[in-house]
Amino acid sequence: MTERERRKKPLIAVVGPTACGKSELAVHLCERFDGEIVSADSMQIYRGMDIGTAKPSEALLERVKHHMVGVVGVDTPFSVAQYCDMALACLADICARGKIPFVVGGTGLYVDSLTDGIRFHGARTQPELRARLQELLDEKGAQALLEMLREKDPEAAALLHPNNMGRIIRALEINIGLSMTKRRYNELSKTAPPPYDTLRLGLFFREREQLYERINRRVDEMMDRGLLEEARALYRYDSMPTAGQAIGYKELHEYFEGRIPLDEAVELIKRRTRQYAKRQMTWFSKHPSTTVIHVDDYEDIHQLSERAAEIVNEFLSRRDDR
RNA sequence: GCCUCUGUAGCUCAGUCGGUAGAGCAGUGGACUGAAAAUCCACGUGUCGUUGGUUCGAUUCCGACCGGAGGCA
Repeated sequence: MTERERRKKPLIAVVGPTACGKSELAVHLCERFDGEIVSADSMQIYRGMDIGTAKPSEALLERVKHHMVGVVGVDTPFSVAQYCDMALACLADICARGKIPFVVGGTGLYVDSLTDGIRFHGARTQPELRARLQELLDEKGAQALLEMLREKDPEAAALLHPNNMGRIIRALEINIGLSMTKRRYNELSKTAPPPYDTLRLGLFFREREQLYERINRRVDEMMDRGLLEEARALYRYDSMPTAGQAIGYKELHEYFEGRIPLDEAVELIKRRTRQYAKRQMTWFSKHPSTTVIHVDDYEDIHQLSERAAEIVNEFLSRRDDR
């Protein structure tokens, strides 16, 4: 434990798949420990996508101060790097006011980048370059792009699957825009030590069916609360670079276009959300230092937050001791 | 009542000129460093509706029966 580490501020991260109850738990904990919430959710970032992204209710937002929720317009492209810049500023601000920051969200890449101190070293997205590569892809096919990468950065090319065009394009962006290999780029991004002393709480389910039932129920509730209207309001945007990927909206847009019936769209939303939850669990379960809490071990949110509070308490007092 | 089509993986369907079968979707597992609610990878045994017959051998051919769709009366 170096002096620098000792002086690190504490940070509590609450992660888990959609609909596992992160938001509510986090509010309970914040009230108990005088904290504020920094959302780590790639879609709750956007304004105008409230019901479909399951943003915290007005009631919850009033109880505890939330950051990084509804701060970007849906027609604006957004990325992890921008997220980290903004979120880091929020964290500093919260700590400066003597409060404890709680990073809460389901976007694993955002949470990890923030807590593990990943630095996105240059090579920001270049729309023109990306468009040019996309054009090349359409014209000459995937093989051509892969060949190109193989020449410039054989190691990266070997690591990427030929079908994963998104990653191939990104590797080329780094290579062309920054003149360095992917490996070098990755190394550079990991040079900074994690900026905070982080406790990670991972919410999981012993019975997956329970989570899936929650998801199905929640989608029905979203429809009851007016998701259709919310999606229709967004339908008029002809370009939603990143926000357009959100589950719940793209499926309803298919319905607006007359491609699928409404009930099918709703089923699709449920299914895609379940699949998404599975990917989240894969991501979150791989992080080494996660304290796992099984949601279905507890009767209700109060018991759950009691247990979580114990863990947080222990974490904080252990820091005070040293 | 008669005729035609149809019954194959959880779903939609291929297929086997007779040697026990395979796609998509779903599901499960995994990857992930400036699009991440995205993107990508791996994994396919199921009384081939039931029951007789022909055959060395039937899911495949023939018959009957049962279920489904359509047509004619």
